[in-house]
Amino acid sequence: MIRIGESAHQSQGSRDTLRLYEKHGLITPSAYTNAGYRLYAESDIKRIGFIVSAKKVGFTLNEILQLLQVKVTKYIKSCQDVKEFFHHKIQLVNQQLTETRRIKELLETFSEAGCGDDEPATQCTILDTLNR
Amino acid sequence: MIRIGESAHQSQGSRDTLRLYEKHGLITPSAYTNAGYRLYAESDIKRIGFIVSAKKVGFTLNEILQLLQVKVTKYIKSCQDVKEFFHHKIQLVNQQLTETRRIKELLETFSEAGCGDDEPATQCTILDTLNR
DNA sequence: ATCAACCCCAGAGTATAGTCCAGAGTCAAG
DNA sequence: CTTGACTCTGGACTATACTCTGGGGTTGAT
Repeated sequence: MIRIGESAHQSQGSRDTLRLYEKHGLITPSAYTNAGYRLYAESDIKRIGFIVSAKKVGFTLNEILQLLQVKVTKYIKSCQDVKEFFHHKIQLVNQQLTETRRIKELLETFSEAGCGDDEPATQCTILDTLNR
Repeated sequence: MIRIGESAHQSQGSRDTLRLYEKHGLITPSAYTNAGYRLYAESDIKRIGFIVSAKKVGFTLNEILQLLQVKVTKYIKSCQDVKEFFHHKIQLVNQQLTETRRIKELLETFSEAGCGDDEPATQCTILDTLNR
């Protein structure tokens, strides 16, 4: 069980961020000391890791909360519904993948176009690629 | 040449968003009517498309501005520098790709775990996957 | 010429996700 | 038992990216 400082360090975030996630219901430390210090277990760290990853992919904190606590709403009633919910999210991630690959290709095109290596950058017309 | 409404419609955004991007120097309509109406050409639409895509991938408006107008700074002087600048961005996008694939796999794991299709969703323990 | 649909700008308001701060308490090594 | 590093809370502050409002001008088909 580690305290918030070490936990924040491991997840490359800040103490404040962890406390914010807790306030939003995304995480709950496995334990607290008598004095109220947060104590994080391995599973907490994994959960935080998931949150950090999901954020990088563009999910908002609310969406991540949805993912972490699939809420039983009038739209989600059975396990089949849950599977569909995740299926929908996976589709979003797939679109994201496509988009990311597209941008990557564009950037590579830009990077490979342009002028000779030693010419001053003011001569670079790389971005014209977009308009051609 | 189309006006802002149609342009916003094509790029799946709002008029306000396009005007905001213009204020931030990301786009400049190819022309204006005498009355000051913005007129967008094909190349403008492509540029907006790039911005929208780059945003989806997680670039901020400022980063996108950097991409669109590779500024000649004390760090970027030659075309070689420009290539390196883009190379750096491509690395970021590659990390993004890795992260996105990871999340996709996680979501697929969640989606495939869980209970029988017709059981009530309250029985679903999909998210426990993360902690096992 | 009229009128619905469109556009202008400036400024205010909103949502999201932090980040910082102050004053106070806790902990463990020496 | 002191000291320095760490933690607590609540509230204020910031950055980013919209989004809305209002009062007014423009367009183009009829």
